[in-house]
Amino acid sequence: MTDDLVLRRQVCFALYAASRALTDVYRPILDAHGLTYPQYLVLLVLWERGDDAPTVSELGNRLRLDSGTLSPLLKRLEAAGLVARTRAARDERRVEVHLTGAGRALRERMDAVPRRVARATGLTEAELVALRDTLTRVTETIHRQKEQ
Amino acid sequence: MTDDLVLRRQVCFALYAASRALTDVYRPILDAHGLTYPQYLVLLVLWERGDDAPTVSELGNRLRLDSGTLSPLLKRLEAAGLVARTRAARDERRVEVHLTGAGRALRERMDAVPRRVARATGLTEAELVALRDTLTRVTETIHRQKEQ
DNA sequence: CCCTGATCGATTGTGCACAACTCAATTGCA
DNA sequence: TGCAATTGAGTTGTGCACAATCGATCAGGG
Repeated sequence: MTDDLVLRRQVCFALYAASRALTDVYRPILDAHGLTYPQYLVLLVLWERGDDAPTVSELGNRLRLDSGTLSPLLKRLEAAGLVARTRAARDERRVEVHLTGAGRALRERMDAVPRRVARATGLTEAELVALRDTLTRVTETIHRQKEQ
Repeated sequence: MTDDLVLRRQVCFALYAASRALTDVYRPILDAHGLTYPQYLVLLVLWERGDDAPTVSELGNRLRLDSGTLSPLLKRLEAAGLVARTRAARDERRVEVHLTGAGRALRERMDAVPRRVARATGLTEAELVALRDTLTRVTETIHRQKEQ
Protein backbone atom coordinates (compact mmCIF):
# COMPACT_ATOMS: atom_id res chain seq x y z
CA MET A 1 0.00 0.00 0.00
CA THR A 2 1.50 3.29 -1.13
CA ASP A 3 0.14 6.77 -0.56
CA ASP A 4 -0.05 7.49 -4.27
CA LEU A 5 -3.83 7.13 -4.28
CA VAL A 6 -4.36 10.55 -2.74
CA LEU A 7 -6.28 13.22 -4.60
CA ARG A 8 -3.94 16.16 -4.17
CA ARG A 9 -1.00 14.13 -5.48
CA GLN A 10 -2.71 13.33 -8.77
CA VAL A 11 -1.52 15.26 -11.80
CA CYS A 12 -4.60 14.01 -13.58
CA PHE A 13 -6.93 15.69 -11.12
CA ALA A 14 -4.96 18.94 -11.27
CA LEU A 15 -5.35 18.82 -15.04
CA TYR A 16 -9.03 17.97 -14.93
CA ALA A 17 -9.79 20.67 -12.36
CA ALA A 18 -7.73 23.33 -14.14
CA SER A 19 -9.40 22.55 -17.45
CA ARG A 20 -12.84 22.99 -15.93
CA ALA A 21 -11.75 26.12 -14.08
CA LEU A 22 -10.54 27.73 -17.31
CA THR A 23 -13.77 26.78 -19.02
CA ASP A 24 -15.52 28.59 -16.16
CA VAL A 25 -13.59 31.72 -17.12
CA TYR A 26 -14.69 31.36 -20.74
CA ARG A 27 -18.33 30.59 -19.96
CA PRO A 28 -19.66 34.10 -19.22
CA ILE A 29 -17.53 35.63 -21.99
CA LEU A 30 -18.69 33.16 -24.64
CA ASP A 31 -22.23 33.02 -23.34
CA ALA A 32 -22.56 36.71 -24.22
CA HIS A 33 -22.14 35.62 -27.84
CA GLY A 34 -24.31 32.50 -27.52
CA LEU A 35 -21.33 30.18 -27.79
CA THR A 36 -20.05 27.22 -25.79
CA TYR A 37 -16.35 26.53 -25.35
CA PRO A 38 -16.14 23.63 -27.86
CA GLN A 39 -18.07 25.73 -30.37
CA TYR A 40 -15.51 28.51 -29.88
CA LEU A 41 -12.71 26.02 -30.59
CA VAL A 42 -14.37 25.05 -33.87
CA LEU A 43 -14.60 28.72 -34.82
CA LEU A 44 -10.91 29.21 -33.96
CA VAL A 45 -10.02 26.58 -36.55
CA LEU A 46 -12.35 28.09 -39.13
CA TRP A 47 -11.03 31.62 -38.58
CA GLU A 48 -7.49 30.32 -38.89
CA ARG A 49 -8.20 28.54 -42.17
CA GLY A 50 -9.94 31.48 -43.78
CA ASP A 51 -11.43 30.55 -47.16
CA ASP A 52 -10.13 26.98 -47.10
CA ALA A 53 -13.12 25.30 -45.49
CA PRO A 54 -12.19 22.14 -43.57
CA THR A 55 -14.24 18.96 -43.61
CA VAL A 56 -15.80 17.52 -40.48
CA SER A 57 -13.01 14.98 -40.11
CA GLU A 58 -10.31 17.63 -40.57
CA LEU A 59 -11.91 19.58 -37.73
CA GLY A 60 -11.95 16.36 -35.76
CA ASN A 61 -8.25 15.72 -36.30
CA ARG A 62 -7.42 19.23 -35.28
CA LEU A 63 -9.52 19.24 -32.10
CA ARG A 64 -9.33 15.49 -31.45
CA LEU A 65 -13.09 15.14 -31.48
CA ASP A 66 -15.09 12.58 -33.41
CA SER A 67 -18.20 12.95 -35.56
CA GLY A 68 -20.38 11.91 -32.65
CA THR A 69 -19.38 15.14 -30.93
CA LEU A 70 -18.96 17.37 -33.98
CA SER A 71 -22.10 16.52 -35.95
CA PRO A 72 -24.61 17.86 -33.42
CA LEU A 73 -22.28 20.73 -32.45
CA LEU A 74 -21.98 21.86 -36.08
CA LYS A 75 -25.73 21.53 -36.48
CA ARG A 76 -26.13 24.01 -33.62
CA LEU A 77 -23.53 26.40 -35.10
CA GLU A 78 -25.44 26.18 -38.39
CA ALA A 79 -28.75 26.87 -36.64
CA ALA A 80 -27.09 29.93 -35.05
CA GLY A 81 -26.20 31.15 -38.54
CA LEU A 82 -22.44 31.12 -37.99
CA VAL A 83 -21.59 28.20 -40.24
CA ALA A 84 -22.82 26.47 -43.39
CA ARG A 85 -22.32 22.81 -44.23
CA THR A 86 -22.03 21.68 -47.84
CA ARG A 87 -21.29 18.30 -49.39
CA ALA A 88 -17.98 18.35 -51.26
CA ALA A 89 -18.53 18.06 -55.01
CA ARG A 90 -15.47 15.89 -55.51
CA ASP A 91 -16.27 13.38 -52.76
CA GLU A 92 -19.84 13.38 -51.61
CA ARG A 93 -18.99 11.63 -48.36
CA ARG A 94 -17.21 14.75 -47.15
CA VAL A 95 -18.99 17.71 -45.60
CA GLU A 96 -17.21 21.05 -45.76
CA VAL A 97 -17.76 23.53 -42.96
CA HIS A 98 -17.84 27.13 -44.18
CA LEU A 99 -18.00 30.35 -42.20
CA THR A 100 -20.98 32.59 -42.93
CA GLY A 101 -20.69 36.36 -42.92
CA ALA A 102 -21.92 36.40 -39.34
CA GLY A 103 -19.36 33.75 -38.40
CA ARG A 104 -16.55 35.79 -39.95
CA ALA A 105 -17.79 38.99 -38.31
CA LEU A 106 -17.82 37.37 -34.88
CA ARG A 107 -14.05 37.15 -34.90
CA GLU A 108 -13.60 40.93 -34.55
CA ARG A 109 -15.58 40.91 -31.32
CA MET A 110 -13.47 38.05 -29.93
CA ASP A 111 -10.13 39.77 -30.24
CA ALA A 112 -9.69 40.50 -26.54
CA VAL A 113 -10.83 37.09 -25.30
CA PRO A 114 -7.46 35.24 -25.12
CA ARG A 115 -5.87 38.09 -23.21
CA ARG A 116 -8.71 38.25 -20.70
CA VAL A 117 -8.50 34.51 -20.07
CA ALA A 118 -4.70 34.53 -19.83
CA ARG A 119 -4.88 37.24 -17.20
CA ALA A 120 -7.35 35.22 -15.14
CA THR A 121 -4.82 32.39 -14.77
CA GLY A 122 -2.49 34.64 -12.77
CA LEU A 123 0.51 33.27 -14.67
CA THR A 124 3.14 35.33 -16.46
CA GLU A 125 3.46 35.23 -20.21
CA ALA A 126 6.53 32.99 -19.90
CA GLU A 127 4.81 30.62 -17.50
CA LEU A 128 1.85 30.35 -19.85
CA VAL A 129 4.07 29.48 -22.79
CA ALA A 130 5.97 26.89 -20.75
CA LEU A 131 2.75 25.37 -19.46
CA ARG A 132 1.25 25.22 -22.93
CA ASP A 133 4.34 23.52 -24.34
CA THR A 134 4.49 20.95 -21.55
CA LEU A 135 0.83 20.10 -21.99
CA THR A 136 1.17 19.86 -25.76
CA ARG A 137 4.10 17.50 -25.29
CA VAL A 138 2.06 15.30 -22.93
CA THR A 139 -0.87 15.16 -25.35
CA GLU A 140 1.38 14.22 -28.24
CA THR A 141 3.21 11.59 -26.22
CA ILE A 142 -0.04 9.93 -25.26
CA HIS A 143 -1.44 9.98 -28.78
CA ARG A 144 1.78 8.62 -30.25
CA GLN A 145 1.56 5.69 -27.87
CA LYS A 146 -2.05 5.00 -28.82
CA GLU A 147 -1.14 4.73 -32.48
CA GLN A 148 1.16 1.80 -31.79
CA MET B 1 -6.60 42.16 -35.48
CA THR B 2 -4.00 40.16 -33.58
CA ASP B 3 -2.91 36.59 -34.22
CA ASP B 4 -3.90 35.49 -30.72
CA LEU B 5 -6.99 33.70 -32.00
CA VAL B 6 -5.00 30.73 -33.26
CA LEU B 7 -5.61 27.27 -31.90
CA ARG B 8 -2.05 26.17 -31.20
CA ARG B 9 -1.35 29.36 -29.23
CA GLN B 10 -4.19 28.75 -26.78
CA VAL B 11 -3.21 27.50 -23.35
CA CYS B 12 -6.83 26.63 -22.80
CA PHE B 13 -6.88 24.21 -25.72
CA ALA B 14 -3.63 22.61 -24.59
CA LEU B 15 -5.22 22.09 -21.20
CA TYR B 16 -8.48 20.79 -22.60
CA ALA B 17 -6.72 18.40 -25.00
CA ALA B 18 -4.26 17.15 -22.36
CA SER B 19 -7.05 16.52 -19.90
CA ARG B 20 -8.96 14.43 -22.41
CA ALA B 21 -5.78 12.62 -23.47
CA LEU B 22 -5.03 11.64 -19.88
CA THR B 23 -8.61 10.45 -19.44
CA ASP B 24 -8.00 8.29 -22.51
CA VAL B 25 -5.10 6.67 -20.65
CA TYR B 26 -7.33 5.97 -17.66
CA ARG B 27 -10.27 4.68 -19.66
CA PRO B 28 -9.11 1.12 -20.44
CA ILE B 29 -7.56 0.74 -16.97
CA LEU B 30 -10.68 1.86 -15.13
CA ASP B 31 -13.04 0.14 -17.53
CA ALA B 32 -11.56 -3.19 -16.43
CA HIS B 33 -13.02 -2.39 -13.00
CA GLY B 34 -16.29 -1.00 -14.35
CA LEU B 35 -15.38 2.56 -13.36
CA THR B 36 -15.37 5.92 -15.12
CA TYR B 37 -12.78 8.56 -14.38
CA PRO B 38 -15.04 10.83 -12.26
CA GLN B 39 -16.19 7.77 -10.31
CA TYR B 40 -12.54 6.94 -9.65
CA LEU B 41 -11.99 10.47 -8.31
CA VAL B 42 -14.88 10.01 -5.87
CA LEU B 43 -13.35 6.74 -4.68
CA LEU B 44 -9.97 8.48 -4.22
CA VAL B 45 -11.60 10.87 -1.76
CA LEU B 46 -13.41 8.06 0.06
CA TRP B 47 -10.25 5.94 0.35
CA GLU B 48 -8.38 8.93 1.68
CA ARG B 49 -11.00 9.68 4.34
CA GLY B 50 -11.23 6.09 5.59
CA ASP B 51 -14.02 5.67 8.15
CA ASP B 52 -14.96 9.35 8.14
CA ALA B 53 -17.65 9.27 5.48
CA PRO B 54 -18.04 12.60 3.64
CA THR B 55 -21.37 14.11 2.68
CA VAL B 56 -22.33 14.78 -0.92
CA SER B 57 -21.46 18.45 -0.60
CA GLU B 58 -18.08 17.70 0.99
CA LEU B 59 -17.31 15.48 -2.00
CA GLY B 60 -18.47 18.33 -4.20
CA ASN B 61 -16.17 20.86 -2.53
CA ARG B 62 -13.25 18.53 -2.86
CA LEU B 63 -13.78 17.67 -6.53
CA ARG B 64 -15.50 20.94 -7.46
CA LEU B 65 -18.57 19.15 -8.74
CA ASP B 66 -22.18 19.97 -7.85
CA SER B 67 -25.04 17.71 -6.85
CA GLY B 68 -26.33 17.66 -10.42
CA THR B 69 -23.20 15.72 -11.35
CA LEU B 70 -22.66 13.80 -8.12
CA SER B 71 -26.19 12.57 -7.40
CA PRO B 72 -26.52 10.31 -10.46
CA LEU B 73 -22.84 9.35 -10.29
CA LEU B 74 -23.20 8.20 -6.67
CA LYS B 75 -26.37 6.35 -7.55
CA ARG B 76 -24.37 4.39 -10.12
CA LEU B 77 -21.57 3.68 -7.63
CA GLU B 78 -24.22 2.46 -5.20
CA ALA B 79 -25.79 0.24 -7.85
CA ALA B 80 -22.31 -1.19 -8.47
CA GLY B 81 -22.09 -2.09 -4.78
CA LEU B 82 -19.05 0.08 -4.06
CA VAL B 83 -20.76 2.74 -1.97
CA ALA B 84 -23.71 3.16 0.39
CA ARG B 85 -25.64 6.39 0.96
CA THR B 86 -27.24 7.08 4.34
CA ARG B 87 -29.05 10.13 5.69
CA ALA B 88 -27.11 11.72 8.55
CA ALA B 89 -28.92 11.22 11.86
CA ARG B 90 -28.01 14.65 13.15
CA ASP B 91 -29.10 16.56 10.05
CA GLU B 92 -31.46 14.74 7.75
CA ARG B 93 -30.66 17.02 4.84
CA ARG B 94 -27.16 15.57 4.62
CA VAL B 95 -26.38 12.33 2.85
CA GLU B 96 -23.21 10.49 3.94
CA VAL B 97 -21.34 8.45 1.37
CA HIS B 98 -19.81 5.29 2.86
CA LEU B 99 -17.50 2.74 1.28
CA THR B 100 -18.77 -0.83 1.22
CA GLY B 101 -16.45 -3.81 1.71
CA ALA B 102 -16.21 -4.14 -2.06
CA GLY B 103 -15.40 -0.43 -2.35
CA ARG B 104 -12.64 -0.72 0.23
CA ALA B 105 -11.27 -3.88 -1.40
CA LEU B 106 -11.04 -2.20 -4.79
CA ARG B 107 -8.29 0.07 -3.53
CA GLU B 108 -5.74 -2.75 -3.32
CA ARG B 109 -6.19 -3.49 -7.02
CA MET B 110 -5.70 0.18 -7.92
CA ASP B 111 -2.29 0.57 -6.34
CA ALA B 112 -0.32 0.60 -9.59
CA VAL B 113 -2.68 2.91 -11.49
CA PRO B 114 -1.08 6.32 -10.74
CA ARG B 115 2.37 5.04 -11.68
CA ARG B 116 1.09 3.62 -14.98
CA VAL B 117 -0.61 6.87 -15.89
CA ALA B 118 2.39 8.98 -14.85
CA ARG B 119 4.62 6.91 -17.10
CA ALA B 120 2.29 7.43 -20.08
CA THR B 121 2.77 11.20 -19.88
CA GLY B 122 6.46 10.84 -20.74
CA LEU B 123 7.37 13.45 -18.12
CA THR B 124 9.94 13.01 -15.37
CA GLU B 125 8.90 12.90 -11.74
CA ALA B 126 10.12 16.47 -11.26
CA GLU B 127 8.26 17.73 -14.31
CA LEU B 128 5.07 16.06 -13.12
CA VAL B 129 5.32 17.73 -9.70
CA ALA B 130 6.02 21.12 -11.27
CA LEU B 131 3.13 20.71 -13.71
CA ARG B 132 0.76 19.66 -10.95
CA ASP B 133 1.71 22.63 -8.79
CA THR B 134 1.33 25.12 -11.63
CA LEU B 135 -2.08 23.74 -12.51
CA THR B 136 -3.20 23.75 -8.89
CA ARG B 137 -2.12 27.36 -8.61
CA VAL B 138 -4.10 28.30 -11.72
CA THR B 139 -7.21 26.55 -10.43
CA GLU B 140 -6.97 28.28 -7.06
CA THR B 141 -6.35 31.68 -8.64
CA ILE B 142 -9.46 31.32 -10.78
CA HIS B 143 -11.66 30.17 -7.94
CA ARG B 144 -10.42 32.90 -5.63
CA GLN B 145 -11.44 35.46 -8.25
CA LYS B 146 -14.88 33.94 -8.60
CA GLU B 147 -15.54 34.28 -4.89
CA GLN B 148 -15.17 38.04 -5.11
C1' DC C 1 -43.63 28.08 19.16
C1' DC C 2 -43.98 29.99 14.56
C1' DC C 3 -42.21 32.15 10.64
C1' DT C 4 -38.44 33.47 7.54
C1' DG C 5 -34.46 32.56 5.28
C1' DA C 6 -30.77 29.46 4.43
C1' DT C 7 -28.95 24.87 3.31
C1' DC C 8 -28.81 20.21 1.34
C1' DG C 9 -29.68 16.95 -2.05
C1' DA C 10 -32.24 15.59 -6.00
C1' DT C 11 -34.28 16.51 -10.55
C1' DT C 12 -34.68 18.54 -15.20
C1' DG C 13 -32.85 20.26 -19.39
C1' DT C 14 -28.89 21.33 -22.49
C1' DG C 15 -24.53 20.34 -24.44
C1' DC C 16 -20.52 17.96 -24.76
C1' DA C 17 -17.44 13.28 -25.14
C1' DC C 18 -17.09 8.81 -26.69
C1' DA C 19 -18.26 3.95 -28.04
C1' DA C 20 -20.83 1.33 -31.20
C1' DC C 21 -23.38 1.19 -35.11
C1' DT C 22 -25.55 2.49 -39.78
C1' DC C 23 -25.40 3.86 -44.44
C1' DA C 24 -23.81 5.94 -48.53
C1' DA C 25 -19.79 7.07 -51.35
C1' DT C 26 -15.36 5.81 -52.77
C1' DT C 27 -11.23 2.97 -53.42
C1' DG C 28 -8.52 -0.85 -54.62
C1' DC C 29 -7.69 -5.08 -56.33
C1' DA C 30 -8.60 -9.68 -58.34
C1' DT D 1 -15.14 -4.30 -64.60
C1' DG D 2 -17.16 -6.14 -60.37
C1' DC D 3 -17.17 -6.22 -55.65
C1' DA D 4 -15.17 -6.38 -51.09
C1' DA D 5 -12.97 -3.30 -47.92
C1' DT D 6 -12.48 1.32 -46.45
C1' DT D 7 -13.82 5.93 -45.45
C1' DG D 8 -16.84 9.92 -43.96
C1' DA D 9 -20.65 11.62 -41.58
C1' DG D 10 -24.53 10.82 -38.90
C1' DT D 11 -27.31 8.42 -35.12
C1' DT D 12 -28.01 6.13 -30.68
C1' DG D 13 -27.02 5.28 -25.96
C1' DT D 14 -24.39 6.26 -21.69
C1' DG D 15 -22.17 9.29 -18.57
C1' DC D 16 -20.53 13.45 -17.19
C1' DA D 17 -20.83 18.98 -16.29
C1' DC D 18 -23.54 22.72 -15.13
C1' DA D 19 -27.57 26.00 -14.73
C1' DA D 20 -32.01 26.36 -12.78
C1' DT D 21 -35.37 24.78 -9.86
C1' DC D 22 -37.70 22.10 -6.19
C1' DG D 23 -38.89 20.00 -1.75
C1' DA D 24 -37.48 18.83 2.67
C1' DT D 25 -34.94 20.14 6.65
C1' DC D 26 -32.82 23.07 9.71
C1' DA D 27 -31.50 27.55 12.38
C1' DG D 28 -32.51 31.95 14.41
C1' DG D 29 -35.40 35.82 15.72
C1' DG D 30 -39.55 37.40 17.29
